[in-house]
Amino acid sequence: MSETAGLRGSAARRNAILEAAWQLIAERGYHHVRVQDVARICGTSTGTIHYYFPGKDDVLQEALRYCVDQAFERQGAVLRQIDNAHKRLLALIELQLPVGVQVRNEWSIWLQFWSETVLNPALRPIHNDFYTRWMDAVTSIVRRGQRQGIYRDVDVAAFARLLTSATDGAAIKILTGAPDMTVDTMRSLLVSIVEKELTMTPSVV
Amino acid sequence: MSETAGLRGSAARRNAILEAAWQLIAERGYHHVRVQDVARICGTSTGTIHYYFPGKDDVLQEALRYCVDQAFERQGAVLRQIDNAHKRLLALIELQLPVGVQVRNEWSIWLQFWSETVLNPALRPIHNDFYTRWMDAVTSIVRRGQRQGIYRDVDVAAFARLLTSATDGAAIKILTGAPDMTVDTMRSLLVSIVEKELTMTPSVV
DNA sequence: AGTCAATGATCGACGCGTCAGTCAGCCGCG
DNA sequence: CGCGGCTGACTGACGCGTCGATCATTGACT
Repeated sequence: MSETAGLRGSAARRNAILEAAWQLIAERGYHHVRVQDVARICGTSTGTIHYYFPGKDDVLQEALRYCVDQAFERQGAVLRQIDNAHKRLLALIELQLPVGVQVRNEWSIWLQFWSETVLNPALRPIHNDFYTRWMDAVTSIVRRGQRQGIYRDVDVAAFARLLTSATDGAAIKILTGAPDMTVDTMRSLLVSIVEKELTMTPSVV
Repeated sequence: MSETAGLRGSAARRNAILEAAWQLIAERGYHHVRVQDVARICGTSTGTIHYYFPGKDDVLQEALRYCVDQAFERQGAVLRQIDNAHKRLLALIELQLPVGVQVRNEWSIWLQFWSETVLNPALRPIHNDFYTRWMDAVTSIVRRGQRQGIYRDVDVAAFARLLTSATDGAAIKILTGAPDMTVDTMRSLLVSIVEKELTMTPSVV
């Protein structure tokens, strides 16, 4: 018996397909990915792709999930080891800066997922699932900071909305190559939001 | 002689094509728009579309420009009539809230344009052109407010980065149907940024 | 151990729908 | 008649999904 029910073939090959798929989506864009391309990268055939997934859209949708789950898990593993809430929040910000191919590709996926979700409301539940996980991560860190007595007693949800909105907005500017936004600028933008809103002594300049 | 050189056919029909094209892009997404669809809405044929534009991509790219130019012009017309810088900035925020089909569709275009720009660096100049116009609009209003003595002497560029990032981020949440962001929430988020950063007396709660 | 199905996994060529772009000709007006 | 504007049937490419064939592995039975 296979451990997970209803999945044909080997889990290793299945993951290889998803891995190849999301990388391709990130680099070329959802609509420019060919089943043939995924197959070529995996060193397999188009027939095999369809053996594991009913259709192209299924491959790509599962690839999205795969990518997001991976990213969350990676972040979680790092953040759990940091006890101080403020340091943990700064670490979260750091992990989300689009530096390196991996994180940039993940942001590329996000941008595309937004567009697709706007046009196809059927994707909203999936999107909201991911999004809620992110919001929860932020709010739980802030509450921890409040319990630790290092953060002010602000409206946690409102703060999370601000921080996540600014994060998305800043990431867009970097990814699209806006001239006035760099990774350093993004970091200081987000850190200063944290300081202004949460820190006990509003940074005296 | 036609007023603008090198353009075949009537300007009216040309605009009708662009108008139909950008609406379709906003509603269905760039990659789901068929030349046939644009033609049908204009009450014309696919041949005519290709009579006015060399290829599909040219139609869609020009449609994007058309949409953005229109939006800027509409905003400018309203904003120029408001003398007080603070009221003008609030009006700009109001005009950018995704209420109504028109503005929602314009945001839909933006989201798609971001994705496409990330994947295809050739679009960056066009994107940056639009983006710079928006940044300039914000910075000039803030400087006006500083001259009028109603805004503090903050780093104008940094403020513009913050406000525009938050605007983009909030709009994404609304368009994608995130549960915790409504038009009202977005307005208060942006207005409170303006108050906290620019207003002389940091709102005493 | 050796034989032999049976089942699972993989391959790759082909069918068929879709769609951008073309082209030969039509229409109406000056 | 001549020309600018327009038509829409047609073509050719492209890419998804299918399907019969092939290879590998397993496990039952002798």
